[in-house]
Amino acid sequence: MTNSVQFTKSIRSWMDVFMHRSMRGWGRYAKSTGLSIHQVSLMMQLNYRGACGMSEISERFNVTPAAASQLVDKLVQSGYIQREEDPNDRRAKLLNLTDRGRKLIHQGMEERYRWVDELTQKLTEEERAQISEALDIMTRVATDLEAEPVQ
Amino acid sequence: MTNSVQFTKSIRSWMDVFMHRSMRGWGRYAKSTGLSIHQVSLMMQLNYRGACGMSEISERFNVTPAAASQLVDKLVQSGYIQREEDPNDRRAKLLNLTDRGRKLIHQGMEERYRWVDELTQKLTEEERAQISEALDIMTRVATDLEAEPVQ
DNA sequence: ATATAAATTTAAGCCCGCTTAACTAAAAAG
DNA sequence: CTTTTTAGTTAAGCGGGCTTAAATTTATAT
Repeated sequence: MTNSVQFTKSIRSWMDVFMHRSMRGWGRYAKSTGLSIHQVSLMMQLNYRGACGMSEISERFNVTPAAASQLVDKLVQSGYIQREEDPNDRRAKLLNLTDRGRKLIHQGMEERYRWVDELTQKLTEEERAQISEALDIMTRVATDLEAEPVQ
Repeated sequence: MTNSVQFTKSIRSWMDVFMHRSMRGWGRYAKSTGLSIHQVSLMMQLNYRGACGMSEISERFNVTPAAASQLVDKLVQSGYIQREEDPNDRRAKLLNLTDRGRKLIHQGMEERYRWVDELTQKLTEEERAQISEALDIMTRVATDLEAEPVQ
């Protein structure tokens, strides 16, 4: 029991530091691309989850289909994503990152990784091994959690 | 060397999962409060770093002083933050969270913590202990890193 | 076959946040 | 003590993103 409390404390402290830092970097990055937050988020989601349709966009971002359409339009015009007909339903569209889009978001990720690389350098070999193991466990559990529940 | 590569891989995987999840939650929360992203960010920074002046706001968010003033205005009118004269410089203002504001952002944090609590329940006692230790190391190093460098 | 529903787009208009410009007040510099 | 610089506010106007409303095309239901 007390172990669980300690754990909660540790992870919350880490979240606070990590979030605080990441959010700053992320906001700056979004601004540097000249794209809106939703546009960057959309591209990240395409990268993370793969292709999706228009209606999914409007649900995820909680905007009207019209707004989603306009959002996507600009990314298509900038050559970051590609909008093609869904072969299974010709009313629907399938959105995908282009090479250009993929490159852009990977750059953004690199930027965020940089901070962590600095962190890495401050650790001893033993600490790295220990943390690496710990994070792998968390990633596995988190991924499972993401997959299983309906919501 | 190879150990460092493994570490980098582990932490990046974790970041991806964590960021993806956190960003969603954070965006929803910001929307649910009816406040803009900048407004929520501002309150979080006040909570995290403590009081600050107007000019700091406009620098951090990269907006004009005019914009900062308007941003703050709405939060003051909603009773989330308090704007008082700086006793050391009567031109300047000191911004602080009110109890109401503090409560709001703590609620938001709780919401984000909830996911992690789910995670916690999926872990064994040993795993928790191990992860807890690992995260404490990272938090310490990250905090040091935040403090020392000029930029 | 016809009617209805679903997926998306286009156009018009609104709102909100940002900027520029002009202003007030206090501190620092000369 | 005047001048300049610094901190912040106020007002007017612009632009971007979102919404509603209407149209288009394809799928589904009766």
